[in-house]
Amino acid sequence: MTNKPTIRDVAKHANVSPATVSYVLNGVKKVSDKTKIRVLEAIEQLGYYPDFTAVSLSKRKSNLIGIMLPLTDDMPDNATASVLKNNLYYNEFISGVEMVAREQQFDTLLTGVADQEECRKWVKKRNLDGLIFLGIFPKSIFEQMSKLGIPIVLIDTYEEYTKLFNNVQIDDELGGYLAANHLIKLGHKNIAFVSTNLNLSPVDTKRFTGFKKALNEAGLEVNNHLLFETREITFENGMEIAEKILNENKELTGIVTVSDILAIGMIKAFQYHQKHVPNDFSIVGFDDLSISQFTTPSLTTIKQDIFKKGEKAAELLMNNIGDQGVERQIIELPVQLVVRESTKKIVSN
Amino acid sequence: MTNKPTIRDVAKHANVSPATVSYVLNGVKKVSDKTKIRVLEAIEQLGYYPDFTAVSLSKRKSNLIGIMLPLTDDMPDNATASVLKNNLYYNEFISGVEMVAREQQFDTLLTGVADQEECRKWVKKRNLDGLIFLGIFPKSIFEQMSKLGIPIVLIDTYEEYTKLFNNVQIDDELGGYLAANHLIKLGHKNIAFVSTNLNLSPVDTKRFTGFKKALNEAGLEVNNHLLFETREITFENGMEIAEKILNENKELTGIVTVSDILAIGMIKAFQYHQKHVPNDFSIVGFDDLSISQFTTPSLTTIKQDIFKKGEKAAELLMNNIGDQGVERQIIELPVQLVVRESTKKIVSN
DNA sequence: GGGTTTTGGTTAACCGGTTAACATACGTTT
DNA sequence: AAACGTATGTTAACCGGTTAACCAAAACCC
Repeated sequence: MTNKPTIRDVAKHANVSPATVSYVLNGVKKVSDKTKIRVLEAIEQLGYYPDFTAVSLSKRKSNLIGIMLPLTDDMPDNATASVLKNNLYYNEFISGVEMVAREQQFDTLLTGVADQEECRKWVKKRNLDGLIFLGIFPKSIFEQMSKLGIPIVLIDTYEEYTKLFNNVQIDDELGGYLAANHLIKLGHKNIAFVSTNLNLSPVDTKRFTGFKKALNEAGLEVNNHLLFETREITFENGMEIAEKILNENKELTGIVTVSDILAIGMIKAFQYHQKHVPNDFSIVGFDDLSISQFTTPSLTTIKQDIFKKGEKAAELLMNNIGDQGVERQIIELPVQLVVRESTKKIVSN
Repeated sequence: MTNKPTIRDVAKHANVSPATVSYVLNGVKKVSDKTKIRVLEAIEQLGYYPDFTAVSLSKRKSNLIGIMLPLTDDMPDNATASVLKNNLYYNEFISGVEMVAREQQFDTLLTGVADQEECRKWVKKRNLDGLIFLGIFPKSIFEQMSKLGIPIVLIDTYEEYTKLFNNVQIDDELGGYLAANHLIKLGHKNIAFVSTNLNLSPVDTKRFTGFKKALNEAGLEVNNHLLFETREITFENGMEIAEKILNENKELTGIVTVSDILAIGMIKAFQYHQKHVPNDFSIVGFDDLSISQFTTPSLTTIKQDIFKKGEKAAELLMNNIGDQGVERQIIELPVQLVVRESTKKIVSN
């Protein structure tokens, strides 16, 4: 009796067949109240609970969902971990997913995938019930994925293949607009835009569109020399860009970034070179990570609720796992300008 | 052929029995080279790869490891997520685990567990192959866990039940010592110690021991009024403690904390009340999180390699999962004082 | 050349659930 | 009273692997 009891043990104990126990467990209405009670008692007495592995095998349902993180092709295979490590954004998102998933007896698996083949295999190997794609992926991967036959939720994705999947996103264009507009209102005229590669990131492109729109409305030129792209979102890369700005002696006072991480890195580099934020440069971040109100200066930023994004993504996924025919949905979460200390009114000198 | 091929498909294709394929897959030396090649070709041609669910069921091995996070009893069940969200420490650790696990085809599951029953069930349900306990748990849980029959690695644990399990830890006492000693060398005499509840956290107690040792060696009194405990490690709690220090008008110039998170929160609160770090207070953090060199002032802290801690934990676990008879091991990782901007020499006024 | 290993392979039960198909008893309908 | 649903179970195959037990042929031994 030291071993975990099986469904057959329960059946024997309640004097019914294993099938009946299974029916009780799954709420199939084929069992009389009298026997149902007997079975429930047996379950109680033996301390029985089902083995997910066995359930997975026979039901083809693992109660496992996967979160896919992008690996750019030049990253080593194990880059997942380092991406995770550095990017607080992922962290908050995943927490949100976990939260909702756990409530429904689901567990969450993480992976970074280099190519679609690997991804497909992972899904099949583990019998994953649903998938969340977090970040930017090569388009080709989605074609493959659509054949997998499991619900998929995309986060922050704008390509046309979006039409096939659920989507949780924010109004990135508005975000870019709000950030730029804030600086414009403060009197800034030479405003930089700091992002990842615009060719690769539709999200950043949207934000840039909003950025341009604000500038245009204010009658300002979008200066290509004030456009900075970096490969990855890390503190260090933020520093590099700041140094580049100083080295090249760019004429600018305002900076819009696509991430708090970049903004924090930039501020640090500026400080290092005796430049003051916000006196010399006003910087707007993006995301409003939990750290962002505790830096000095605290960050003016475009707030999005990343945690909720994760929750919504999980909810969408769970609904789709439940019943198939559900309509594909797009959820757009609000963004909001949060003014703190990293931006200030420009003083005409 | 749209469906994933099974081992029987491969068998048919190679004109052998499923058993033979299985033997090839598992490197059992019962197959001639000639047939082995045939089987391998069939696998290749069909694009076969095993179903982990089925393997789990028959082998009782899931290639899944679990990371247990502590839930204090007054937290709601879904507090895992919020713990994860707020504590960058966990984040880095988990990244390290993931890294090593993935290399060996393992996936990682996270959970917070309130009581041992829940934990035991989770392990059994998912057929977990190994477990990592990250943080402080009630002692009783370990007695239960030792009966589970799977390898276990404890992180930062000092109780005597440690004798039963593997352990990855740092020299916490040295850490506390180095932090206090650093402040003493800078001329500080009134030094506070900020931690979680010392009754509950052996780790913090060790650090406090080192702290006291440094003070004693320098002929300084350990003042109980300068001892601050908080329930949770969050930025906000750091702020609260700082405010308490200011409100109660404590006479102190140096502060040793058990976490960068607390230190960052404290610095922010001090700044808010027009106090300057390090001019008014010198603060030493603990951990050296990735953010800690980018705050202002950047943090003087006791560096530990959390990521490596995760890696080591996973390695230990993997070794134990491989062959059973391995000796229990304790790994102690180094700590190191990193001097940055949050501490400075005291000026006699 | 007959007996014994060794080599290389197959068969079939098993892991712990699920579920389609079948069986029986009982109440209803006509 | 025959025919037919309906409610309540059971049987047994199945999910996709693993592995103990068995077996035939070849190799080895005197």
